[in-house]
Amino acid sequence: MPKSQTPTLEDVSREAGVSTATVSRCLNTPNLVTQDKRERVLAAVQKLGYSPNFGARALAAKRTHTVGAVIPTMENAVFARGIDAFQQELSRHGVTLLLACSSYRADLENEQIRMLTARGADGLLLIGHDRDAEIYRFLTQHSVPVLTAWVFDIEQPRPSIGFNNKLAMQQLVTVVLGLGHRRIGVISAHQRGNDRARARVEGIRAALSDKGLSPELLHLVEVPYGIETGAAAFFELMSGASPPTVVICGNDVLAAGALRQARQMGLRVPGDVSITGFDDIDIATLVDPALTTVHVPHREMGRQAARLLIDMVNGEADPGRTELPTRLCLRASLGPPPETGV
Amino acid sequence: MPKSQTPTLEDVSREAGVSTATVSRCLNTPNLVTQDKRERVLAAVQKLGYSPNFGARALAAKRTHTVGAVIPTMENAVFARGIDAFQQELSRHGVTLLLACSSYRADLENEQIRMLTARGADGLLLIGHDRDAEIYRFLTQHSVPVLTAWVFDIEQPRPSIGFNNKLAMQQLVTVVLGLGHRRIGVISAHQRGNDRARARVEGIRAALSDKGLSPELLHLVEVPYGIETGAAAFFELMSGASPPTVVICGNDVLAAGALRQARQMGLRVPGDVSITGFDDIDIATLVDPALTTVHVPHREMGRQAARLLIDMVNGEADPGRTELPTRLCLRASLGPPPETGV
DNA sequence: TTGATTCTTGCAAGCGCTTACATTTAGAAA
DNA sequence: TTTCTAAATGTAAGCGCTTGCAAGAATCAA
Repeated sequence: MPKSQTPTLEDVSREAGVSTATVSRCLNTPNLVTQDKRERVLAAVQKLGYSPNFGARALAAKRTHTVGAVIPTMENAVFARGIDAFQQELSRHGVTLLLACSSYRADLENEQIRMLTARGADGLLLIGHDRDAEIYRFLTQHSVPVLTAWVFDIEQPRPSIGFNNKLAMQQLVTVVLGLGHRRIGVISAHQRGNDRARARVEGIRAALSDKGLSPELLHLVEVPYGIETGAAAFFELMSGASPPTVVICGNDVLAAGALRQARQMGLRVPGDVSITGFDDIDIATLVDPALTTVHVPHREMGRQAARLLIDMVNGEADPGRTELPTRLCLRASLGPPPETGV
Repeated sequence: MPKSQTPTLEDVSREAGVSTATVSRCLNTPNLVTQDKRERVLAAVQKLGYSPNFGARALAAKRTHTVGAVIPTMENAVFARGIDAFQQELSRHGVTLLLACSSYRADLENEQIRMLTARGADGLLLIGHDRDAEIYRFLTQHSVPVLTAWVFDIEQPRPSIGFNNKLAMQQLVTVVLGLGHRRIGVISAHQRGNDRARARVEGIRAALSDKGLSPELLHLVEVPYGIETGAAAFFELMSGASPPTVVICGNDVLAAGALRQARQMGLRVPGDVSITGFDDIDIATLVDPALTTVHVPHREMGRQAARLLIDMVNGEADPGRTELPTRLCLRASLGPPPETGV
């Protein structure tokens, strides 16, 4: 008389007439088992509809085949896209994703990291390096491998995969300056706790200083991520005494907001003012004029991140830093500054 | 001499001078333990930096405090937004999200469902009802509670939360017909295996039949989700002998693609052709002209879905079907049909 | 003071699986 | 055939936690 509940390893072993050890080996290291036993076991597994108990497995093997990721929010298409690819690749390797969102809040992020660790995540994917030393200590103590994504920063020794935000922005702004722009508005995400945003602003500064221009030319506004906030920031920038001739945005969403606001204010883009973005997400080509921006291979990064993290979990050597290429996308939203005076 | 590894319940019990049972109770049912012991234990937990082993806990308690969700893709802003809210609400209740994406493939979805079940998900969130009977049998057998989201369908008895796709679309199209449109193009996601898409198309048909119009007036094209596919479909529709005066799109992304294509073909919207979307995601108001669409409360749905699923997992009664309201958003992309001949 | 009742607490039996080690079996060499 | 080696299998000891049960402590009524 079979037990009513879901079948266990023992049920399978009884059905197949072998020991539980053999069944376990069939499932985990099939090449250590002879053909005929393997077939008997597999048949029994089929017949009983057996599937191994996750908790027991994790407990005995000290591996969960699960990795965690903490991202700011899925509402940001950039992360949605990268994590989608990340998950697909993990899944291809039999690894499951535990996902948490921090809403750009450091305290929440710490909590999520601890939680994922407690849940037995074999490894963690985190965004950016900005984080309390304490939480890194915690992760080290629990010996959870961590891969940092979306950034490439030569000064950070941690394993990471991403792109050089600073350099990419620097290249973009160099083009902008080359067109003759000198009054420059910047709409950035909050830089505190966000090294991607910070690097992008640094890139702008670097481009200026390359040309021997003063960083005084910048008018910087920091706002939370969003279309509305981008629009509001644009309004603020353009309402000043001598409004900028170009507004550099830290990402495409802010730029889209700026663009919408420009339309509403009756400003022609790029006739009256140029606008640039960063990321090259879908909306960059949906808006009119299309956004000049920096293309970033988010999906590819997610995919590679999955492979790297799996290797790390499997105890392979520190993969170091991986840099992915970005590409300038020059589109209609950027033009020369309007003719002034004379 | 303490063991080098992460502390266990036993370490805590030793440190606090109580039994492991007491420690366990402190953590799970603190009101069964006296104040002073509780304090001693908590202090020991702090000191050792203890956090319970997930596998062991799952094994002993037969609960993982984890729920799974399978969505088609995170790249669809609609799901990204809903799941973001879902996860936040879960997290508020100490529940973790296991996330998987099916890429709109039924076989992959089945696989993911089995995998999440094997991982010990206490409950599952699935999108839409279209699914093999076999997989439902599997879920019943494993007694995993399932909540179906993004649909409200009176004919499906399963617990669900969503909106009436058919009715919402019917209302929209009724307005469209009221403007005088009679040649109607439809760009829909593939209907097979996607009851949301199917319901929306049914809504269009219903609106026609309400007015006593023949469904022959429809020219329907089915394409995969995406901007490019929407653009291509629009091109196809407008290249026919008598092109439609309005193109109804199954979602905003397809509509955005259509709009872009219209611009490229030199067609004025809504002067030459009207375009409508569905979902009211961000891009609806970013594009020019702004999209007439149906607003759907995705975040709210995600939040409520989390609460419902948690209740289900906790053994509360079948919550039945929950319907969320939608709202018509009439914007510039819809206008009367162009004057033709006389 | 005593017995009954209610709280606290500890003991110890699992939960279902993996894996080190022991044992058996098969195959190769002599 | 015998002996040695290697491969296949079984035995059983945990992995760290929860929880039923029972014992001990505390409270209360009589």
